[in-house]
Amino acid sequence: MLPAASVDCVFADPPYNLQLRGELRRPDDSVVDGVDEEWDRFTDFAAYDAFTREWLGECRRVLRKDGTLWVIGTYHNIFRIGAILQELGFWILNDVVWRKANPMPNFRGRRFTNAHETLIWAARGRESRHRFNYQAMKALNDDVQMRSDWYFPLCTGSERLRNEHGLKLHPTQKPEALLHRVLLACTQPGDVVLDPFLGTGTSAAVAKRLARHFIGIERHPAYVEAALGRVRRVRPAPPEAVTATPTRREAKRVPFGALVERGLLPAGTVLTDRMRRVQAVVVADGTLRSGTHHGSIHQVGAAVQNAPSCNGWTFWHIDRDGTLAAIDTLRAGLIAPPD
Amino acid sequence: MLPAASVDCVFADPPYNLQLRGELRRPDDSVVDGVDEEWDRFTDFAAYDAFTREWLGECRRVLRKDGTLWVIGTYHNIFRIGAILQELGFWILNDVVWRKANPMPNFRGRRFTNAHETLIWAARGRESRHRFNYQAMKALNDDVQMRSDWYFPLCTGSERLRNEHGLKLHPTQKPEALLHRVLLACTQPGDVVLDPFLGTGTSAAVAKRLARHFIGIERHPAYVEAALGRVRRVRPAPPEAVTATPTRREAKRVPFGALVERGLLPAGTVLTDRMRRVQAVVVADGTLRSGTHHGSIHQVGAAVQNAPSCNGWTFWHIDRDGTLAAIDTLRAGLIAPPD
DNA sequence: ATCTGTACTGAATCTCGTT
DNA sequence: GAACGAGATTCAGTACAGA
Repeated sequence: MLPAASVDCVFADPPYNLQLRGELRRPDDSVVDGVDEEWDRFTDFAAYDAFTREWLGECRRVLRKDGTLWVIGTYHNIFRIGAILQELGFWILNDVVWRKANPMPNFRGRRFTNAHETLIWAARGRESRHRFNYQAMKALNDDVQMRSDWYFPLCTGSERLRNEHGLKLHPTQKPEALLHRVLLACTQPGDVVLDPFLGTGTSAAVAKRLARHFIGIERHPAYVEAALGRVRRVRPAPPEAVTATPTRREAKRVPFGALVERGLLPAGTVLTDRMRRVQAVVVADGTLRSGTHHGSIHQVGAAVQNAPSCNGWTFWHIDRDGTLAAIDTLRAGLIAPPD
Repeated sequence: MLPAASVDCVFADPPYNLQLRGELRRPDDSVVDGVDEEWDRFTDFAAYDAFTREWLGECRRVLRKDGTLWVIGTYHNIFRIGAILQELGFWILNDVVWRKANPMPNFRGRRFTNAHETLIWAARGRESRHRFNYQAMKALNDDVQMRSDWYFPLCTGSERLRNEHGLKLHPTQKPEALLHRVLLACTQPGDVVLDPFLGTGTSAAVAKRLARHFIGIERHPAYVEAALGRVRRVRPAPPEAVTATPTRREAKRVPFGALVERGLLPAGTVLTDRMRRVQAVVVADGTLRSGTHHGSIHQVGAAVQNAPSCNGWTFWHIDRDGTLAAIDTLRAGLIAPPD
């Protein structure tokens, strides 16, 4: 039994409770190889709910206070999972849609092509202060905020694990790209990732590559064997490659006074806002003066705007040859003081 | 009280139970005008669930045996709704994702941009034989199966209803394009559509335009008044423009159907050629009718000229204040969905 | 008329470490 | 605990004013 509060992140891909009836054939009369495993058979919703409540409750127990959990599912099971999550005290942060580049078409023409799956991302509780590598996600997305709709192909080709007969080893193997984004978003190197439905080990393989620790639970021996071999073959990326772009809050701080001390903004320099509507003078001790206002760059910025708060680093600008630059940009060249 | 089994389709946009606390400011310090209406306040999940069970149960009672129901929501409420739907005996057909072209960003950088909402489409029961206008949906999507992920802009600009002060009349008015696709997918002219949370009447306006009957329920007098006026201003499209049939169409970045959905070329619009020799009527699924000809803009263009082929985008024109413009020019304003 | 820059807005569960 | 204060944080689209 895992100790309580020992895991930073859970990724779970539980049985979907598909409730399929009979075989499905394509228009050319070939048979679709659907999910028909013993592990996806539940007698009714009550049985599925009880099963869900049990494993989700246990995940919550082993999660650290600020840890987060991901679950992936489809309309067959995701609504039950989401509702139970909320009842157990999890705090939903996002639902994320995995849009499939190449979904299976709807052969009968009776519904829309089922072209996505849903992931729920939740913190252990409402008071959790979860990790979110905002800048890393933004960087992954061409420098605009990462949205809740993701686009990935299915796991096919050489990534798909197959047995000696060339048949797929697991009916619902997830693409590594999906796990890469999940783990990069909410963990850091050295974190412990738990997957309670390991299957063929996609989460473990990606965790190892990203230098995260992992714990996998799987009861099917053939899947365990495949996952172990797969993880063994993974080479971790070098340390400098697995750390997400730090959030600004994590970056070492450069005090405004340092810019004054080092002569980048000599005392007496005049700063202005982006619209050149107000001005302030840099004082030798790293404060600003603007009219009767006097204080930190943030305080004076807030005061001149009559606003409750202000980030002085982005509000105040310096005029260089007629063009304005936020003083924030001056920090880039400075080395932060040790701790 | 509505009689049992009297409604063909329900569209419901219930309160989301957002649970907001405190005000949220943008980086420029402006305040976000969030949803803080009385109707979105519930004491807890139990209260919300009881409310949900009641209205959903009533919807099931008034639905015909083969009728279907749509509900829209976000992660705040959609999991509870989906679970209760299943418990009441509804049979989920699809979950559909509305990807927003222009969602509000996440201002604090603590989560992914909440860029979508979820719709659940369900039949009254597992044994229902629901209506799905497969060919119409395919035609609307450039002759490939319509997927479960839809891309639409928010309801803004002139479509958004405003009061005398220019303020939005309703905090969550849905775009008509969304309802156009919903109603075209699962109803036929003359069907009865029920909206138990009518708001400012988007569903009713679209239903009237598509020659469907509608019943709206709304308790807020100001919303009722706005909805009544709005519906009164709607002109129904002509009969031949609201039924759907199959077409074949060459792939284009922006499907012709998108122009119809977004209201740039409403169903019933009359197109003509450059010399005003022939006319054609726009059908709601993005096809054209001209005399006995019916098909894609290209097919009908070719047929009326007795030519082997035709580029409908440049052949067909719209009369705007006496001057003709090729429909191709209307595409410029539309941004194709990414991927 | 056409272009450009500015302002405004949208179903949002939106900070965190130190005192 | 609460209070304080530094400082982190936005994208797409529409509307409108001014050139």
